[in-house]
Amino acid sequence: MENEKENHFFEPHKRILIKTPQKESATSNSVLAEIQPNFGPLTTPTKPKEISPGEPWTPTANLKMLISAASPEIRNRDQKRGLSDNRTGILEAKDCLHEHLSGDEYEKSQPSRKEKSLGLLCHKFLARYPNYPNPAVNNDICLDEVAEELNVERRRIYDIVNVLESLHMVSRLAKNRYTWHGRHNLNKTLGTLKSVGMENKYAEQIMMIKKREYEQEFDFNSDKSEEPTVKPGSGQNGHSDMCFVELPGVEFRAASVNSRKDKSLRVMSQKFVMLFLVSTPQIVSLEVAAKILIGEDHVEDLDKSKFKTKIRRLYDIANVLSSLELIKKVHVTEERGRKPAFKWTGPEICPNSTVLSPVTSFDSCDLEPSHSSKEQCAKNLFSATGKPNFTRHPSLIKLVKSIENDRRKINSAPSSPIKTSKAESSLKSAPFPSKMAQLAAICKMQLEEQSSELKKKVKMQLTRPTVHCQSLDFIANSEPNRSLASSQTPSLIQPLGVLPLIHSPLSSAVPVIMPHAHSGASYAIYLHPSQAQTVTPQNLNSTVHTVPCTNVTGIKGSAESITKVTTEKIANDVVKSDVTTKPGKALPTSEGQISRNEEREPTAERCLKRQNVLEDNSSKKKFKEDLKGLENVPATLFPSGYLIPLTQCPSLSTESILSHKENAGACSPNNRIYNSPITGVIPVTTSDLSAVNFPTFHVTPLKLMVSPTSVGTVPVVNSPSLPSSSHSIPVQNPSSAIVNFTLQHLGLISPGVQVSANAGAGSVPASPRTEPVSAPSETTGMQQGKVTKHESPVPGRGQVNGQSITVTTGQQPVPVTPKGSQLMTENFFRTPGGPTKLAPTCDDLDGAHKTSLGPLFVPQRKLEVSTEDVH
DNA sequence: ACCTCCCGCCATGCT
DNA sequence: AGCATGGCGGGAGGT
Repeated sequence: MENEKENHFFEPHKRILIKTPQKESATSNSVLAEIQPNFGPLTTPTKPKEISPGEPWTPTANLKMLISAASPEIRNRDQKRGLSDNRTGILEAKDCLHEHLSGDEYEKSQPSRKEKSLGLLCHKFLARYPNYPNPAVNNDICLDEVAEELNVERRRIYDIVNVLESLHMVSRLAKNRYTWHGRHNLNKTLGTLKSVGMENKYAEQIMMIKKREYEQEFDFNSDKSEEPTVKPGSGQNGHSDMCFVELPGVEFRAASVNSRKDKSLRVMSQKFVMLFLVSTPQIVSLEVAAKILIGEDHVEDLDKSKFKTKIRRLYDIANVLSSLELIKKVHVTEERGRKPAFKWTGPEICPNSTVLSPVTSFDSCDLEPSHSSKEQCAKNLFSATGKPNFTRHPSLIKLVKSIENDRRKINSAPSSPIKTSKAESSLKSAPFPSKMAQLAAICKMQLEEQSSELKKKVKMQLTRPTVHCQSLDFIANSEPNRSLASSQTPSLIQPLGVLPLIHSPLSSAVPVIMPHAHSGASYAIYLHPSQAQTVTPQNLNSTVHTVPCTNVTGIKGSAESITKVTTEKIANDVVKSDVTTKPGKALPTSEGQISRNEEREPTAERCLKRQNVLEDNSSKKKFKEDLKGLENVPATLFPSGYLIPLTQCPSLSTESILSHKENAGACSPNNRIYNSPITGVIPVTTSDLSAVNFPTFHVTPLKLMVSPTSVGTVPVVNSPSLPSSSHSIPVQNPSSAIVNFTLQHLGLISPGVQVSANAGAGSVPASPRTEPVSAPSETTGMQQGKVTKHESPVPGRGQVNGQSITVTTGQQPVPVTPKGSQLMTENFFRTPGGPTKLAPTCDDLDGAHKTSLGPLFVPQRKLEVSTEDVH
């Protein structure tokens, strides 16, 4: 049934393809697409090509619209082609950039492998859904649809979905259909996996392998033996092949699924994750992972081919996990040399799933993970529980309603054409996120295009670089969130060409609540964990930003940026280029610092990383060092905190997401994604702002997390928000605007900042991420907070604009939320990450923040951030 | 030359 | 039989 429905909905346009997924070359696509009008059989055609020009509803359509709105160029192209694939559009856009091309020619050429990478695809995929979807809504995912929209073979979607499924971020409903759970269950799942991993003694196995390696070189053969000591299976074992670990409400429903449940990709993914969770450094090399995974299966086989295959699969999994920001690629330098490895950048998890977050607990479900692996293993196929899955707290429901309302408002807005995706249609709230995502995607595309152009230009001229950087930053920052709100970000980033990912995550910001002096409204401030740690009150000063309510998104991710940077060349490069240009103005100084600070990973992570870090590039180290230095420096600011108006936020994340739509629709820079629904439009916020101080926007947000590189971007500004601004630079403009927008939303950038103009725009980023869900309890405060913005550097007042903000007070944090018990550190971790965590964190944080914050507010610096280029 | 990992053939198993 | 899934590994792009 469902399928049918789905098909109906979507398919109309989509269905073109024929069943065979096979290749499509991108190039060909366009052509085909045009041609194909059709519908294909419902079944799955894989190929994507979308065409459907018409349909408004599909996300694609929305994207198209957005894109077109955003960039006329693209539109033109499409027209020319007649196509409209989203994807294609994007790609094309790139081409266009190159332009020159008449198009076709170029088009074909384009999509480079990277553009087709699983990581990028995953980003796109994730961008379509909110990190913390409203349970109330229907969050169905139609694989065919997604494949079409993303213009990829269905096969690729399976790769993504399988990994997501292993984390219980999605669950299969039926053929072709999955339900998106987002990160609600993530912490729980991770906790469970950690428990299972512990049972299996993976840590020991890892150690053994390493030991052996060191001692000997590798002999794979020998490796196998590894187990001797450990025995993996001990625990329940069975594991070896262990069964797929399931969570109670998340079991696979579809029978079919069951059959292959234990098959590799899912199980491999879980095992791979377990390795990270169990190992101390949390850095796992592919080689070790492959050995362990093979070992379980059979110890022996050394086959090289088998090993190679395993590695290949691990790359696939790693790409998805990277997109989720759970891991990051690094290189471990061992005696032998550098080996590819991945570092866990996800939330710290307690062994039992339970631990983590209280929040989580509820969110997800009821269940608690059983830890016994056996149980887990037991496939709960039966679980019949209807969908036990996510039952949500009443509060959530309320949120949903509010969101919906917002949505309506938004929808009504002219700007957004948005179509809802099928899912949306089906669901209510869900759509927003997707829209957001779409928007993000669009932005990305635009950015990409622009970026490409920009890059060129930039090289030539430095001026605008910022944008790009920002985008990166965002990404970095946001990404972590991505799931949350951010999916967008990622997308944005991508455009850069960069990497997709970034992870960063975590950055969680710690929320602190403060009373707002002016408005009286209280705000929560989110600090980055990292910052928090590092930051002393003094630091805080610099960092804190106030934000108007709506959404806060956070910052996140900063820490990683560094690593990423180092690690990821691409990103770096891109960034660098951009950064370099950065206008000076803006935040130059601080930025770098900030970025560094931001970089910090969530504190916890950082610590770990530092300890562990084996690898890393010197560059990283350098950065870190730099950062450290910076951190210390009082002057610097970090934009770590966000202020969130408590008042507004009630709805929270979802709302924010919703708001997105609007923005998105607009395309205008401002628009973007994140806005809170309410604020939705940023401008709107003014009221809020006013309260906040925002008014002008000048406030710059803090940036926070920006990676150093990104920092540079900061300056971006240009106009981010402003529409007008967009204009400023022609080429970039749109993109820049978008970027700014995004950034702003994300909080990375302050609107005011530099930008030129207007700050007004002010959009605040909302962070979708916030997860409403989790928090019911906590929540409120926190969530609300999300919104924040950062301001720039200045704490208090500062900022240049004066926005100053509320921060000042800081002091009193208002009680709202926070309980504060915990340390910040933890909180810091990832706020973003898990909703669950967040909530708690927030509370905790608050307390902490308060303290810290108080001081924080003070700071004043502007942000300087920007610049820095950093390196 | 090595690292990544895309691509898509084709097996598997549900419908 | 047809189709959805997804294992698997050739081989190409990137560096």
